[in-house]
Amino acid sequence: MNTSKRLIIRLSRYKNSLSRLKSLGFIKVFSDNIADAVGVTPSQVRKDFSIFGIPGNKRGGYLIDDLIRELKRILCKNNINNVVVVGCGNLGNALMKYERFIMEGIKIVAGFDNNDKKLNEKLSIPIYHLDKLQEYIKKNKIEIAIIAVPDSAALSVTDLLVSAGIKGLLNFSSLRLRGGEDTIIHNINLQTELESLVYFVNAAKKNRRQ
Amino acid sequence: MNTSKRLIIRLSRYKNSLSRLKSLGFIKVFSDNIADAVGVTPSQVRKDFSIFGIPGNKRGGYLIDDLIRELKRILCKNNINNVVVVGCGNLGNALMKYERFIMEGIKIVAGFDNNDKKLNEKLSIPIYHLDKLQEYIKKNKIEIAIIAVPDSAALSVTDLLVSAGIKGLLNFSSLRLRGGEDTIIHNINLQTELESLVYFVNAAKKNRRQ
DNA sequence: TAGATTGTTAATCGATTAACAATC
DNA sequence: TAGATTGTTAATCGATTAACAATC
Repeated sequence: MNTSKRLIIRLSRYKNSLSRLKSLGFIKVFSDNIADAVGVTPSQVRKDFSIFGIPGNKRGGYLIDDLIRELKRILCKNNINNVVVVGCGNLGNALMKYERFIMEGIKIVAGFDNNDKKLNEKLSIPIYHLDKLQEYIKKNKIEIAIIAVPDSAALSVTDLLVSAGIKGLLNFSSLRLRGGEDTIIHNINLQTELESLVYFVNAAKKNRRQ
Repeated sequence: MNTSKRLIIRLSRYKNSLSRLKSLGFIKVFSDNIADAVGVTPSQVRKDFSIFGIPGNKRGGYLIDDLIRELKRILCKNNINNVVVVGCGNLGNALMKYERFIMEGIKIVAGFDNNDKKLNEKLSIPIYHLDKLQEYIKKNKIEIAIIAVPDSAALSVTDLLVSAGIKGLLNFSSLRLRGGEDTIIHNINLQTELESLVYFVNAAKKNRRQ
């Protein structure tokens, strides 16, 4: 099955938009409605659904509850996914408290840091010393981790995580990490994102001037 | 010129990798070196450079200093780009303190929030009340803003920003914002990113079981 | 000169869109 | 039945890669 990252990201967006449409009172929706809500073409919507065998009704569109249920099932939102955060600086801390994760079946169960000051803070989510990282992951069978450490520590932390059994990594350091055979790594580089925005703003400005 | 977002993101990565190679003592590099460092093909590297007319030497590769200078010029890193952050909750706060921005010619000059508690905190970057947002943007000719407000406020804040003259928006709310004619919006949806990672980890697990 | 690398063109690949038959 | 919408196939589009002539 052709499941590119872009496809899965779209599924996630469909789900979110559908929840909004549902709260607006929609019972059924057409590919057209979804397309408008998400900003893609109706063809794309139908194609995406057909890849996963999500059925609609000819002339009747899709039942919104069925759609949401199916999308949640595909995106593994029926069981709770436990996640750890490594690096509890500004960004790591913000991610630990990010409410949207909690809402969506993703539970951040612990943070890890090597700064002793942070270990004793009284938070709803405990922060442990990095020394405890591998033990914790193995004991609690954690599969997913978020990396929010400084670049200088990113590689060694990744090695620790992978050898402890982590299968998926969301990397916020600006080092582009590459996973081995059975490790999936998604990189989010905030600097690069902002940098590309700056480029396009300035490029548009030049255009206007001409 | 065909400047897709992906292309610009690659330029930014080239620049970052080249800085690392330079600190390792490299004077000149070949498209092969860069490709290895960034994780793309050598063809891609040469193609990307040729789109911007960045010259190399047949048989001699590229001079690393020239390359970095050219990339910085293209990415508008010669002048400082002032940026405001709207929404100073956990995430907004972390972004205001993100050192990588500062290092790269991007300067966060102010934060805005509607929570009075935050306004009086003594930080190196001042936080003002949302009431002052439009005035500040106009007075200081700010063109780029980061949105880190709750979803419920995202649309109204965007309207405020655009009508005050903001040209580029980095949006961290989970509402997918779409820009008008002369507003460029890049959306970063942390929930969706983590959700897609969860999908691929679980999909790989199913594969292994079979 | 022989060998290596760029710069560019053509080929390939993958993803999106258009079109339309099936059908409710 | 007429009209509307899905599901799928074929066409299109865009991005990446391979190949190779130019040349240092």
